[in-house]
Amino acid sequence: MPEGHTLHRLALDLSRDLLGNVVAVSSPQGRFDGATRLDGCKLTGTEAVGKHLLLRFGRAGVVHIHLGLFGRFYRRRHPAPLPRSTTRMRLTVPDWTWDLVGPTRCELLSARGVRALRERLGADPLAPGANVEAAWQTLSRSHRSIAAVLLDQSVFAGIGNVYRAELLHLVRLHPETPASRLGRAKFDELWALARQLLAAGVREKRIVTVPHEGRRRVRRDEALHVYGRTACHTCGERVTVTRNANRPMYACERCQPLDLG
DNA sequence: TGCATATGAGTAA
DNA sequence: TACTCCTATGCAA
Repeated sequence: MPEGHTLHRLALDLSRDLLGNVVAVSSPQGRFDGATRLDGCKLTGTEAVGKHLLLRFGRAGVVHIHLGLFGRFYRRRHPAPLPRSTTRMRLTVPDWTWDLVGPTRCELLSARGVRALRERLGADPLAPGANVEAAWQTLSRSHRSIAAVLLDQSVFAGIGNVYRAELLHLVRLHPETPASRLGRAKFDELWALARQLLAAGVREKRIVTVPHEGRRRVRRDEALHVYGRTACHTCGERVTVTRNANRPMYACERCQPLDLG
């Protein structure tokens, strides 16, 4: 699940359940030392930055969470079941318990640590004041492929492997197109689409890039154009799976021809 | 029971 | 480029 939309959604949901509450914080697994310090403090803010989540506990500190590939939050209505042995952090308020399992990172961060995190992250399509110009400058001077640049969190924060494949398909760019050949118009198209699709992901709580009507629940194999598919949803051509930036890269060679002209 | 798999990313070489 | 960490799940044996 965890691309940028997941974290932004979590920031909203956690805020709805916990904001302004005194929170019982614990680490059943024992691997989050910060729990002791935060236990009994009030949650004063939640924020997602790319694929990172920040939970503010006033002066007590900020929890920085990165879910990685496996991390998950579980929301439990009371009475909550006993935590698993793998529960890194448990947050409890009178009505709800939220359990965090399997994150790559769950740590207490100083103000300086938070600044450093922001500085190493690029433009988040879901952030209102995202620095689009910086992303454009980096991208237009890059010698790497557009697919590699899209996954680089210091350029675009929040785009993951699914969104990368779907975005490139929708703007009809071959993954190996050198980033520097995009041109501003194509970049703007990509950015606008990223904002639109990530926002849809926050609303729907999952990645859906194929347009659909109303509230009808889209079947999993109908939600995406190329990612994880054998046939292109757009034209039916066989989807190719290559590797780019050490991750599987799904594309349709017919819809996304390599254009070096 | 054990293995492969997954939407991530840091580090060593 | 390869290896490492983090966990749950589904399927084969």
